[in-house]
Amino acid sequence: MRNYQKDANLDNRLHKLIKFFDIKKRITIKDIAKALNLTSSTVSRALNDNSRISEKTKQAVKQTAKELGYEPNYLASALRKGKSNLVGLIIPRANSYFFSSVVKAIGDRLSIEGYNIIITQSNESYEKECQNIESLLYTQVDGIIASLANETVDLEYYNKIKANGVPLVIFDRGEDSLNVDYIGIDDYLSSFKVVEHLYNQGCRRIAHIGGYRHTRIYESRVEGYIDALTKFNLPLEESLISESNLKVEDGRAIMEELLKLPNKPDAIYAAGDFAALGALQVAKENHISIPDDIALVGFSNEPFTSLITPSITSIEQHSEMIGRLAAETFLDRINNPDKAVKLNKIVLDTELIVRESSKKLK
Amino acid sequence: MRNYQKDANLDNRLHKLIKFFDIKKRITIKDIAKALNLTSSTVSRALNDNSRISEKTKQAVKQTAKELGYEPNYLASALRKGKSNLVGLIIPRANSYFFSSVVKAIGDRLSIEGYNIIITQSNESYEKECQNIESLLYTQVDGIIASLANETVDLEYYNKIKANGVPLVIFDRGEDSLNVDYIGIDDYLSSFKVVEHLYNQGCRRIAHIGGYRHTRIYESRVEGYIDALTKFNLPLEESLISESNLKVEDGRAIMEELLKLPNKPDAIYAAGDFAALGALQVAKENHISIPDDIALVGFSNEPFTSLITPSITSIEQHSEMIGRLAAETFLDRINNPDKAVKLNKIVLDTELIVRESSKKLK
DNA sequence: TTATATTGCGCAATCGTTTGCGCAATGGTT
DNA sequence: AACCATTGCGCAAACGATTGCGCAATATAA
Repeated sequence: MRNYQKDANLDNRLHKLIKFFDIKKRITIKDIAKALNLTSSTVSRALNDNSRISEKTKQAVKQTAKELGYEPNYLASALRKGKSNLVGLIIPRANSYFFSSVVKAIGDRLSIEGYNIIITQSNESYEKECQNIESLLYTQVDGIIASLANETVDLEYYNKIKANGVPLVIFDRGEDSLNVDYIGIDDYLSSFKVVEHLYNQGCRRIAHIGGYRHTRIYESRVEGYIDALTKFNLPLEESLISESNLKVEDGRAIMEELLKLPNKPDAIYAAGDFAALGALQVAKENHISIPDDIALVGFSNEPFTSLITPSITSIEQHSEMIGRLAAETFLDRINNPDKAVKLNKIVLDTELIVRESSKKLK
Repeated sequence: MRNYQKDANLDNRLHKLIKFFDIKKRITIKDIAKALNLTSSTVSRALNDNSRISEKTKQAVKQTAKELGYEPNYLASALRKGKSNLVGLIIPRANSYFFSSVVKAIGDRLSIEGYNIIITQSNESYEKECQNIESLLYTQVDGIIASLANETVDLEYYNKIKANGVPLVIFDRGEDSLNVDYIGIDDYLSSFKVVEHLYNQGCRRIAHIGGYRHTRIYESRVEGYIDALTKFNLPLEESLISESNLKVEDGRAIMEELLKLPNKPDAIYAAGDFAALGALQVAKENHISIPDDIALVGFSNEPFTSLITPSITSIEQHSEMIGRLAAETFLDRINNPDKAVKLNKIVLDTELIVRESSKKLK
């Protein structure tokens, strides 16, 4: 009796305190259970539409859940079920058109299935990328979708993901050596198409402003370029090929070198639009007409390529589709964990968008 | 004895099974505890550098943690501590320059403090925005940073966030009515500066291609425009003001209307760069010289504004700083939950970037 | 009518960490 | 020597939801 009195007193004071500080008590399934004289098991099953619960009880549970303002705690659920409904995303940076388009597509697709995405940026740093992987694994993500940093060569950390049984999907930048699902484009063929187009426009000395060849996609682009030159019997010269970060400044610097050549190129194919832009700027400054003196083609179909004058011919990578397919590849893995044998290697066709910068023939 | 025998047997078979399927057993603090003949309490404290644990024990714990390949489970920790180290982000869409820049900045800033960010997109839909809020709250995020969808007028859902005691920071698009921390720019003053600049360039009939005025930022821009006109004794005419979504097509359509006017404007100030671009396109098509016939100014300083010809004068919003400040405002709230009284309303200065499209005077 | 399914729900363990409290051993103070 | 403070660690209960198992009560079949 004494004890009861004390408890009631305590309860009373607690309530006053709660009211005073306007603390909103979290409503849990236990509260719903108490209100209906049930157990939390039943409430949980009712909310999850378990077949062993009567329709009547389900209604009652859902009703009072609403009345009490119940809000589920996904963390608790995730801990128990071993499934967080979170997908980790690792990208070099968020503020580029390509990556942000992919992010948008992945987000849109996965939100339909009830997943949220955690976005992390490597800023092209290998170290940061490793930190991101750890952080995502510790957060118990159900999968990771990643595009590798430029720096990343060692892939031990990515094996860690697989070792944890977490599905991994790589897009765009990725190594074949890594035995995982991959979504990308046919860089080799795209390059080939570019050169073919330039050849058809009458160009015979085609320079290539390339990315660093230790990255597979840029290596493939160089190979496509070289093979196409060979096919069309065009000169393949050291001085016409370069490697860089493909920024605007890089394009500018390389273009300046090219213009110093005794035997100037009549076309420039840059493996990135920003480098192409740099080249265009230098051409303009030197009163060299694009495309009449030199034709120009970029890569990625950045929005600005269609807006500037002259508009720049480029390669459309279908970034939104890459994102959607990456998301769906992950979903496929999650929904069929058994058929873990066959890898998905999706290589998308690209589209050559011909614009003013390479239209020599009207 | 019998029992023990049975258990050992079971254990044995389980181990074989594990080995067979190559299942990696999750290492928990319990395993570390068992290995060192400690309890999980001690292990937990040791890993968290609790002062009540001897240095010797800490070393031992950390050592075997590494040896066993221990990986913490943030979900469990979050559940117990009531802190997830996750921050929710709600933006209209990820693939715009402004928002992706903000995302990048927020991500970079918060990752330093050990937070991960969950990104959700409203796609300008009020309904989706509400779903996002719910989803984020259920995921137990420690805070939410949001920019409202165009559609969003009713803010009841945002009050739900505050009711849950979750810090909320709004940036860019937000209502004053909502009593929360806010980071944005001075839209009124920016508009004023634009008109002032155009006036100084000799323009006397200035049209405004505006956004929908039910969104505060666009309303403020209109007000700044009007007040500046008044100050400089310029004509304020219905026909010179419009409302739209500020897309390229909108800019085009409105420009065509403006060109039909008997008394054409000599300057156009668009509240968005894409609308400005549309106007520019139409002007070019009609052989109207920008800036000689009509001066043009946009808003947002999208990357393309500096790349096209003529380059477009615009307003730089410092998106990266907005992101950083939004992140820091959140951190401030989290670290000082007590001083919940004073709201942060940060209004950043913008910068008028004068380019070719509005340079009448050399 | 008896045997067997099915339905409806509760018990209690569990996911992996954290943390208030308690207890013993040691150290330091008068 | 008696007393208190500190140090080092364990006990056990949380956090909130899920789930295998078990036990009645009812429904169905034989």
